[in-house]
Amino acid sequence: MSMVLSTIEYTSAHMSDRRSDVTPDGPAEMVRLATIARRFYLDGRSKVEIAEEFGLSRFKVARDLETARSSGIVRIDIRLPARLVGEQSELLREAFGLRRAIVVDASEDPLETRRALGSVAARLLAEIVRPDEVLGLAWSRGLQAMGAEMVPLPRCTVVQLNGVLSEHTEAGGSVETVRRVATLSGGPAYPIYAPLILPDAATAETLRADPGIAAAFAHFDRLTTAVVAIGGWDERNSTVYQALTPEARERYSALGVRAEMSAQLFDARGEQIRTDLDERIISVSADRLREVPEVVAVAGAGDEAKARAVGAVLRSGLVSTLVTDSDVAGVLLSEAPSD
Amino acid sequence: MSMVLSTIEYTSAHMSDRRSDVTPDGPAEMVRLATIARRFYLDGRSKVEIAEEFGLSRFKVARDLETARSSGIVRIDIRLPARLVGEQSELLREAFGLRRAIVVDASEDPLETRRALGSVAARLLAEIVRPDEVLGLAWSRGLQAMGAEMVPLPRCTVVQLNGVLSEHTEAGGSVETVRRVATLSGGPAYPIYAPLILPDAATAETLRADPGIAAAFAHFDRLTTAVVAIGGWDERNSTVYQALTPEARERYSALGVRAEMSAQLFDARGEQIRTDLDERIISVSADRLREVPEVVAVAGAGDEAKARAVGAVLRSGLVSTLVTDSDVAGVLLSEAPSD
DNA sequence: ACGATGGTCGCTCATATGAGCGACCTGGGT
DNA sequence: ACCCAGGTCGCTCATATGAGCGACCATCGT
Repeated sequence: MSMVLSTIEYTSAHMSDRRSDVTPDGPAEMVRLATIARRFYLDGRSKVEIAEEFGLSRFKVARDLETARSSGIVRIDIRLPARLVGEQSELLREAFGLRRAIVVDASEDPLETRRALGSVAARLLAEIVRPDEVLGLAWSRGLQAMGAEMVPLPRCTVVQLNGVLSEHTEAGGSVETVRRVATLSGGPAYPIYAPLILPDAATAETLRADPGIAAAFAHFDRLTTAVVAIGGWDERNSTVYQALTPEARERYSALGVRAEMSAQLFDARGEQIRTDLDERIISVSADRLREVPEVVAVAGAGDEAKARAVGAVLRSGLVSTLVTDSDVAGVLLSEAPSD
Repeated sequence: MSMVLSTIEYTSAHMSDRRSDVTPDGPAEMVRLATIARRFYLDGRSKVEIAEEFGLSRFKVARDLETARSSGIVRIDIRLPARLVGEQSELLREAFGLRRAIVVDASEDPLETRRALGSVAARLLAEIVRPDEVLGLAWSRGLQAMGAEMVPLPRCTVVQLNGVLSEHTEAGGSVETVRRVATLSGGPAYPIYAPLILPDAATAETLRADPGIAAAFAHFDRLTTAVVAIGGWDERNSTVYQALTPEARERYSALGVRAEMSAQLFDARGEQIRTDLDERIISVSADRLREVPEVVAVAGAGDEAKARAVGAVLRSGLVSTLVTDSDVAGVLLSEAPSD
């Protein structure tokens, strides 16, 4: 694992509740406390053993260790590889009732943040995917980064979850990602060669009958893990929004859309907003996703609107695992500690 | 206490004995371990509670914490105020069978080191001296520094342990130190206005009869705490050596002298070397000191010869508490882990 | 397909530990 | 000299924890 360097991110400063900073009186006492603390925390001796060694009662040893903790002689840090932020992860997990939340330290550079998200998401997949699973991949710039950072995976079936947005195909869209992941896993790939959004429902219907596309769709009800992206609802935070006509944008906005996931729309409370758009897309449906045991959302590298979009989709209950960055996490945690 | 800033000096890196660096596989696992570790080490929950919260067995929690420790997610440092070196203190204490050892970080500048030693020794006295004790003070540049750094002390009797060396009185010799400490403690002072070394035994004998000097000597058998210095046996490391004639130096050197304490001489094994010098000095005797419950030696800010001198005196068993610097400690610990 | 092998799991039982308590010092204030 | 307040100590007893073990499970070579 290449996530090497570490940072302190949380310190024992609390827990000074019960016995607030007792400072030992002099150097001899400090050295004595340090010695006992070393025996206990570093050498792994029991308090009873230490008590015998120093001719103290075990209670005294316990109190000494307590004093050493609260006076700062003993310092306990919970660190994580530099890019991971443990505390926000936990708070986020609890606040939104997620199975897992993984927060990556946001970089100044959004591209760098997106790369970090992709890298962590890739390793997460390697960690949670079991052999012979059916893995579904949606598309976003973030998931594209995940494809680039992909690491070897257990053998599994890889299915594309939705069509592509033409203006982004050059950079290597979801089709390439699906192929790449399948290659790294050694399993079959089911890409979807079709646009995400079509002019009308009929065309979409027709395309779904295409043998290749149907083959992908056929796997949707056997998905065990799905990786999806969350888009906002404005020019900057959503590739779907960008792809719509001004008229369509306006029409959907009027319904209170805040977030988009695989071209399906959600309001601030996480309720899905059904529109004609739903008929015009080539994508796994949100309802279908709801049946997938593990839905990983990768979303970050955006502004506050993006963060609120993430919150909206989380409230839908569709997502079991979130991978995001510390900026988004900060907004989510400050806004509404809901749920 | 003004010893504020802290440094890391020892880390949990060991204890990787039983379960050598197990690295958790992926980001999700790392975040999970960090969460559990935070609950346990920082929030003070029991393993049983944590097991219930996360739906694990308490054994699993214990193993997780073990993994978090050995993988470096949990880091425990034993720190001490920057100037104190805990590990050497402990090793020194054990190696020489001392009641206490306090090692001060050596500075580049010997004067600064001496000041630090003095400061720590002063605080040590404040810590260990009980009201109404009889406190004896010898003389050295180190103890002079202690006088300068002296902090308020419980009320006690302060007795000078030996005469002064004329060439050093200008700087404020032991007489001033005794007076200063007595003032800070609010107790009586018994200074000795006499030279440490006299030309012959008769003169020394006569001086001991002087009422002021006799008053000080009268307290020697009631001493409860004595603070002494340790000198080497060469031009650089001993003010006593400096005070002797070349002939005397040569004569004593031939007997294997390695260390000097209050003008009493010791060989490398810590055996006292009796000479005519013993009769020519105005000082508490080493034998008398042996009866004192607490003998604190303050010695440092010197070279390897000085360190060996300290080792010699420690081997005599006269000293119960040592205050020294990390350079001296390093030499002592590398040379002979004796005793 | 099969057995060997290394790893993980949760159990039992002996031990270590924490919470709370009364006994005992200790340092002022009257 | 006395007493009170605050602090420290080590006790009891209920609980948490560790060591060691067999059951189970996955992975691999044949």
